[in-house]
This record gives sequence, structure tokens and C-alpha cells, in this order.
Amino acid sequence: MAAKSNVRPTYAVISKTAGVSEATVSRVLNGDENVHPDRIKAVQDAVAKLGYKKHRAASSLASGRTGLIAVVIDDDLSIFSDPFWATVTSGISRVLMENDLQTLLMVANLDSIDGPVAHSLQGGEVDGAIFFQLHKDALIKRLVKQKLPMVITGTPHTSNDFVFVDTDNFGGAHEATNHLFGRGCTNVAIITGDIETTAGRQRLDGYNQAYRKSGHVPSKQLIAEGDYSFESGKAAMQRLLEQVANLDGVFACNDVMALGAIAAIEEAGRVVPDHIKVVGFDDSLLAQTSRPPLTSVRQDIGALGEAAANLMIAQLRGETPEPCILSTELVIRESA
Amino acid sequence: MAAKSNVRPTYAVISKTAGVSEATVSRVLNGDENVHPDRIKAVQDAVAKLGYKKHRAASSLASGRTGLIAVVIDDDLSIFSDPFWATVTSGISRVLMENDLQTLLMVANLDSIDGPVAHSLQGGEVDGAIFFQLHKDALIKRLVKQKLPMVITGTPHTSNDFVFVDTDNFGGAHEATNHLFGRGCTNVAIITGDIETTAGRQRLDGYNQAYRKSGHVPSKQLIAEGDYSFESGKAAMQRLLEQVANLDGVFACNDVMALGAIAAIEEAGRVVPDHIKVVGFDDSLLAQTSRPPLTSVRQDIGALGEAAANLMIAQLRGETPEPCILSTELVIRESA
DNA sequence: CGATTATGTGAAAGCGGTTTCACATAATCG
DNA sequence: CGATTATGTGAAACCGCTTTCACATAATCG
Repeated sequence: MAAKSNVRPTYAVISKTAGVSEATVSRVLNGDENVHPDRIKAVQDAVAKLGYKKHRAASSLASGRTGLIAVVIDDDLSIFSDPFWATVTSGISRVLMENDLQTLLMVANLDSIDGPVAHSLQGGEVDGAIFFQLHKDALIKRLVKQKLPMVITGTPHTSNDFVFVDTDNFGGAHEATNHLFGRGCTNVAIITGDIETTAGRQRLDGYNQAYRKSGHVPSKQLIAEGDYSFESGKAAMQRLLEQVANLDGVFACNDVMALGAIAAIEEAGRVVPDHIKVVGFDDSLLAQTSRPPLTSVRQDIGALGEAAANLMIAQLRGETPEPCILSTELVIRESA
Repeated sequence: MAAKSNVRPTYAVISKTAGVSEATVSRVLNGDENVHPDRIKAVQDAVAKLGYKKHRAASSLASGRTGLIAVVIDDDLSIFSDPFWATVTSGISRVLMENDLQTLLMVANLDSIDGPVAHSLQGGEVDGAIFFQLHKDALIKRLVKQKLPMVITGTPHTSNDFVFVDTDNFGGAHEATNHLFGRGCTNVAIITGDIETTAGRQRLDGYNQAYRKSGHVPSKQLIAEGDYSFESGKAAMQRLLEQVANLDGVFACNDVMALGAIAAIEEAGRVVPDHIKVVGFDDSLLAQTSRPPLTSVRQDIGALGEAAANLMIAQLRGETPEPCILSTELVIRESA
């Protein structure tokens, strides 16, 4: 009795229970239009009754679709120290799951075009891939040729027609800079991020344009280069303090550098925001817990992930979606 | 000519090229011992020459093994705001990939035992699952019955014989507290984490034992409860400042609360570390960027992930590995 | 109203591996 | 040296689902 209790049912069982052929079961389960309503009902009832769940491997083998989307993260870009990517990934994963897709995580060094990741991606093990601000284009270009659906989070710097999602870096930087002027600052410096990255450049552009709009022209002296690290922010600020006489505002291209800047300012015996106002970018946990709490540009990171997933799903449906730019919001705290 | 250039080769092709049967190809590719060296060589050559890569779905269907390990994260425990999990996941992913396994990420609310995650896990879509400090045991217990290989990161509080990896919370807290005494403190308080969690309790135990070892007995007044948030750390510290006369040391059970405590101390017009010394736990980015830089207990988070993956792989090989406790290291900075 | 076109369905052939089973040959034994 | 056990191999069934193809029936047309 009840011999095969914990054996998962197959089409054979469903079709028998519903009184239809296996082909029809497949049609119903894949949303084929041309099935009589009665049979659809019969199949659905049988599925519900037996608690049927499609066998993914079998389905993949037969259909060629795996139901897997890779999220590819370059080991090198220590994106890991940043809660950012976790949140993005979370957003991606949620949306994919809602669409009955699974998230395959690939953390690897992408330098070599022939690593295991490259093989998986090319070998048809996934239906699509979402990349995290990848600078090494070689692999991506190969995959484009193979017509693997892809989404890139972060604007790719080669102006190819990749599908991508990104924060409005320009707009965010513009608003941050503007805010400093609005607070009465007259000499506003910027501590840039890595200028090699698109995001870094866009933020600088936003700063420049906001500066010009204010009627002034930013002198070269006001632009200090950083690399997103605490140390670089601190060093950049020290340079600025030396070289710029009456500096009263700084826009740092991320929160970590902003904290570095604040450290430098206080070590120089000056006070934030009384003497120098500081704005960061990211609105990370750091911004909330620092003293003084940091005014910072917030990006909706979860939304970024969701947008990436949605662009992927659109491509899977055969559409060719437009890139997606998400707007930012300035969160005003005590530092500016 | 060269019609089938970009079609992936199958066993049919390999076996023809190597001059053996498909069965033998399978044997070689799965490391079966009983194959003549000559044929092994022949197959390997053919594989290399044709750039063969196993078709995962086909392999899964036939063998019943998917090559997929789920990493399950409860949406609720906003572990996401914490870079912690990203690093753990990264470690897991790396080790799994080295062992030809893939990482399936599942971020979901695990409240309902019948969500999509539960179905995937039970439906044989993965070969094993790694959970992140899950408090809801219902699902896990079901999966244990189904003999799905599992690893839990973080000590599960039901003392079942789960396979788990964890940081030495007790030891870390012990060392932190000890350090404060060594620095000359005599009234050392603790700001606890969520006492409901095993980690929270273990850290409290470590504190208590270190206290007793020092020859004193910790009064109830010295124990302030927090919940790992900045606000709770600040509030707890304010309470301590009011109630404990000559407080000179605080061990906060994570860095975020430590920063909250420092904020409270400074608002009260006192100085860290001169008046009160503070030690945190996690050695997160926050510890490095705060002022004063925070002395904190470091856990090797990447190693935690790697350990979890290795325990999973051991189970897949049929072994029943022992739980794994990773030791901590006290990183001494300026706050204590 | 017979001829076409739509519509709905099932049989059967895959998809690309794994594994059982039977069998041939080589090694070991009494 | 014949009988037994080990070792190595290929044929073929099978894993569970998808999809083509042929066919029957119903709807539409001239």
C-alpha cells in the first residue's frame, strides 16, 4: 500500500489522472493556448491533487531552456566590502524568483576569457547573465556574439548598445554640488572616484555642470582624485586643505571617502560642517553612523537590482528593452 | 563545409573520435576506475580536441544529481545591510566552483513552509543547501527528514545534530572583555546583541566568564541589552552612563552598537578611550573608519564561507563531518 | 453541401547523458 | 590445466519533459 508515496509524480501519472495525453499535460503546463478549457481544468486539478512540480533538469534537457540566470561578479573589484552588491543581488533574486527563474551566483576572476565562468556562460548553462559593472569587455563581447541575453548594472564605458541599468550618477552629483552652493558654500571641491569608471566620470561631470550653473568655473585645484578608499579620501582632502585657501565645501564621490575627508578636516583642527561642509554618495550605513551624520546621495539599490532582473526578463521574452537610469535622492543630515 | 561548427559536441561525437563506446566516455568523464589507461587517454584527447563540456541538464536528468547547491538567506533578517553575508557567500561560491558545483542563491521569506524556496529545496532541484543563521526550524526539520545535505552558518539553537560552521563567539567575547581588564578597566559593561540568538548568548557567556576569571562578579547593572542596531547601542549606553557610577569599559556585541555607544559617550561629554574604553565585534569597515578607530573582534568571514562549502562537499561524498568553529582575533585600535 | 481552413489532440521521436546487464577476455587458483 | 574470479567493454534501456507530425473533428467558405 502506498508504495510510491514519496516519489515525485511525472507526466505519466498526471496524464493518467487527468485522462489526457502527456503532450496535453505539457501544453497546459507551458501555457499553450490551443487546449480545450475542460482539459486545462482537468490537468490543473490533477497537478494540484498530486502536488506535482516540474522536474527542472528534464525540462531543461528537452526545451533547451535552463531557467537559470547568472549573476556574475568580478572577484577583483572587491565589490564585496560593499553592502551595495548584496542589496542589488537581493533585488535581482526576488524578481527572478517571482518569474520562476533561479539565480546562479558566479563570483570569479574574469581576467581570463577561458575560466570556468566563461565556459558556463558560453556552454548554455544559463539563459542569461547579469554583470556587475564589468570593465573587462572581452568576455562580454564574445557573449554578445552568441546572443546570450545580458544586462549590465552600471554603465558600460564602451558605448556599445548593451542593455544596462544604472543610477543617475550625473544627476546625483549635480544635486549634491548644488546643495553645497545652496548652503552658502563658494569654494566647493570634489574628491572623485576612479576616473576610469563611467560612474566616476559621470559624477565629475555632474559636479562640473552644477558648478558652472552657479555662475562660477571650477578651478583645476578643486578637483582631487581618489579611488573610493578611505585612505584616498583622506589624502585627497589633505591636499585640498593645503592648496585651496578658503575651501568651504566638499563633494566626495562615495561615503567612505567622505569619512576619510572628515578625518583629515578634523585632524587639521577644522570643524564639519561649520568650517567645511561635506556631502557623500551612496547613503550607506556609514553615512548614518558617522559623526557628524553624513549628508549623502541615496540610490535605490534594491530597485537597481529589480530593474536589472526586469530587463533580463524582457529580453527572454524577445523584447529589446531600453537601458534604465534610476534617479537619486539627496538625504540631508548634519555634515552639510 | 563545417556545418556544425558551433554546435556543442555530444557523447556520440566523442565516442566516435575516441573509438570507444559512449558508456566508456561516461566512465572516463565520471572518474570510473575500471577503464583501461589507453582508453582514458583516448577519451581525454577527444574531449580536449573538441572542447567538450558536459551538458548539465542531461547529466542531471540521468544521474539525479544537479550540481547545484542552494545558499538560502532569510529576507527578514535583513542580513543584507551587512557586508558580512556577501563575504561569506563569496567564500562559499569560490570553493563550490572549484569543486565543479554551482551556487544557487535563494533570497526569500522563509516564514511559510510552502513558499517557492521550500518547494525547490524539497523538489530535488539542488544537491544540498547552506542556510544563513536560520531561526525558523520548521523547514529545516522537514529537509533533514528528506536527507537533503545541509550546512548551517551560525550555531542553530535547537541542539540538533545539524552540521554547522560558526565563529567562536564565546572566545571572541572572552578575549575582548579580557582586553578591557588588561587595559586597566575595572567596571566593564556589555551591550548585548539579540539574546534570542545563539551568537548573542554565546558572546554574553564569554563576557561573563572573562569577568569572573578576573576575580570580580559582573553585576546585573553592567549588562545592557541591545539588538545590534546603532540606536539600541546608543540607548543602552545612555542607560549605563546613568546607572553605573564609575564605568570605564564597554564591550559592544557588534561594531554598529559600539559606534552608537561612542556617540552616547561623547554626547555625555566624556572621551573614548580616556574615560571609557570601547571594544566592538565584527571588525567591519565601520571599525576602521570610525573616530577613534575601533578595537574590535575580527572573524575571518571568508573562511567561514569556505568552511561551510567544505562541510557541504564532505557530506556530498557521504561523510558526516563535525561542526566547525572558527577562531577570532582581536584587532587593537585606539578605542581600547 | 462538398471543399477548405481552424482547432485540438495523441503517438512517438528526441534532448544528452548514466547505468544496468551481459559478455568477452585476462588473471588467479586448486 | 580446467575452473573460477577479476577486469574491461558495449548495447540498450532509461531519466522526465518538449515538440513535431499526422490526424480527427469542428468551423468557415464559395
